[in-house]
Amino acid sequence: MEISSHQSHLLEQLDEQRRQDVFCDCSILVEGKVFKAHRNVLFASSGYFKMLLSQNSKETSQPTTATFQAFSPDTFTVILDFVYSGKLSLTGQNVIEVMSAASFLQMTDVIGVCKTFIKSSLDISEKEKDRYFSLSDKDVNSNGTERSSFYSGSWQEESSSPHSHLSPDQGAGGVSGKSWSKYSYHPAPQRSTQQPLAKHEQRKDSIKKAKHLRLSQPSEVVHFKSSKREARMSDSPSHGSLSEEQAQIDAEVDSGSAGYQYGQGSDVTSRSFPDDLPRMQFRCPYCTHVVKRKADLKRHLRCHTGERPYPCQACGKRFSRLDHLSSHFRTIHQACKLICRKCKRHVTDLTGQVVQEGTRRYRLCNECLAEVGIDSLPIDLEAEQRLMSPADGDKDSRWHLSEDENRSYVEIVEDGSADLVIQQVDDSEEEEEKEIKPNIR
DNA sequence: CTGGGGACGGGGCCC
DNA sequence: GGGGCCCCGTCCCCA
Repeated sequence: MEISSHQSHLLEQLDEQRRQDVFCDCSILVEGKVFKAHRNVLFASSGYFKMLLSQNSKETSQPTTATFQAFSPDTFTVILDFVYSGKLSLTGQNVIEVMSAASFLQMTDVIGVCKTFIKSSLDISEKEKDRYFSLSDKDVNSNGTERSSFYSGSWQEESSSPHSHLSPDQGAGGVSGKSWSKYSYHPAPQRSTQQPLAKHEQRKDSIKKAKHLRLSQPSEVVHFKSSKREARMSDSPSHGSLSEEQAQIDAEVDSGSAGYQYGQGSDVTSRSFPDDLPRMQFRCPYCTHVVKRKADLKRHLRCHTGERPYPCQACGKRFSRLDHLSSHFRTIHQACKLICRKCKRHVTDLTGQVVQEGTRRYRLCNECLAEVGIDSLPIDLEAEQRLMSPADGDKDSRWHLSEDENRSYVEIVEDGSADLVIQQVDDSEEEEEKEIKPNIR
């Protein structure tokens, strides 16, 4: 005999207890705001809390406190409401931050829903249906990847696992949450400054955050409409053009049915903008950006989703665009610039040499080379090139690694047809930090 | 404080 | 239509 409503009723009771602060044995501090919750529920819902509470399991008599600065209280409210209700209140404005928070908290199902939300918003045929999303009450345990999710809307759950840049970092067990993976999609305050790219990624996140604040507001926002609106207004960038865009968005939101429609974000538009814009344009669903080609929109959307499908085979850094990866590879790893890095003079193969320092390569003129000494020795690119690809002499310097170094690089030098191996990877594979010794010989 | 370097987004063009 | 390449502008870090 099974009573189907038992689970939902139980969850409702727990939610009621949470809201009345009954039996709450865990406090979560998010940017100064305190959330009360039950350890058992958090443990069952979040990989992060599971790890955290496991470590504190011996002190069950003491209430547990966790502090977050990685996301806003509003975002955590969405997360916590989902934990206690199975319903995830996503909007075009909060989806990125919710996804980021879910990534931090290792809530796989929430990440999946956010991804689907974003992808669906790009799908013209689904656009009018994505105003509100909720997981069924049957799927409270968002930490269990083996369980399928059910949506109240017309969505189909993706069977694929979340991409790694959205997947929870395995080391995010600390309360302070400082161990984010290098190329993960994560909020800025969680970055570790020990990582070489952390600072840059952080500022990119700040840029992203600013852009996210400009995400279009669905006309049927379910939660946090006023607060988000205020946040948008208060956090609006001081930059003039952004303010103008914001004003435009606000005007469009306020104009109701005739204004900006979230669901038609990526649609081809020929009428929505009153400006003298040409016909056949593609509008970004998350900002006011308009492009002429669908491919350009696809490219542009990566700056909203944080997707970086192009990893550098030499240093592991990931890029959102292939041409940026190519540029990075040429600049950093191929020493394509015929300029002495020290004295800035123009050098040729006769007047200078390519120097390898770790994974980086650059050129030094012979004079500066003599001053440098043995710390970085020149590379005979010509000999190297002849050695590695005798039939392909018209290429520039090759990426070269000794056999002692990481084997994954070997495939690069084995491929004589190209300097840079373009490998569009599934983000589910985690890149490991590779330390490469300077090429001293 | 300033200039250089690198990353990155946007746009245009070619294939 | 999409991918690749190039150029430009902007931002930020760092010396």
